[in-house]
Amino acid sequence: MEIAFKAINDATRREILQFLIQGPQNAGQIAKQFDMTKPSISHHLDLLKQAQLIDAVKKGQFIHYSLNKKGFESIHQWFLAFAQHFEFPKPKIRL
Amino acid sequence: MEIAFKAINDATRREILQFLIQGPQNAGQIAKQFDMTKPSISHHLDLLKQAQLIDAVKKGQFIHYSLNKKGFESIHQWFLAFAQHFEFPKPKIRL
DNA sequence: TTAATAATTAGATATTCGCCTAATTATTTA
DNA sequence: TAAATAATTAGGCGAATATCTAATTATTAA
Repeated sequence: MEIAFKAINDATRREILQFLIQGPQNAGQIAKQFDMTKPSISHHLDLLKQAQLIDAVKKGQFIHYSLNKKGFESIHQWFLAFAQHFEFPKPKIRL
Repeated sequence: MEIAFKAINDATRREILQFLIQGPQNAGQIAKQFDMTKPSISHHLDLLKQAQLIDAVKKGQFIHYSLNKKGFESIHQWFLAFAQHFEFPKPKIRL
């Protein structure tokens, strides 16, 4: 969990996560989105992977990155205690 | 929002937030919980306040700190995009 | 099998972060 | 008013972070 908080404490990494909402992308496609070198992006991807916020699957010479539910769940878990404390409003009817 | 992510990326600050679930506490009471000097705790409280995760109200020579919904909401907001992507399961009936 | 492509790993550097001690400000009590 | 208490602000230092260039690994194509 520790590392998930660290992972999302960086604007570039948060933007990578946002970008991956569109669907899986390889490292090159991700790097193209940013004004930053590929090694730097590679480092960010590694950290996001450690935090289980993304998955990596090698397909030939490409590596496809996609969002991983696990990391998000671990952070969500932390929030629950506070959500309860504040009793965040919930809709009365499920949409 | 930027600063809220920074604020929760530190074990001590997260523990301070947890501690405040019990209710408002002054700086001295908070500092007593940790094996750390008061100035260090004061610094952490300042950052949490900047992130609107806590509120500070001065009462005489004491300052009472309490949780502030705003900071949590701003982080929660960020999560919604991903929650939608994963379609986190919701109960069909409101409890 | 050589060259090109995709991506990572390694190493260096400037900046940010978290902690400490010392000093300061503000409030209360003797 | 002087002393004590609560808390912050200031300044310094070592560790961690983000970025870059250069080098390496792995895969595909000529």
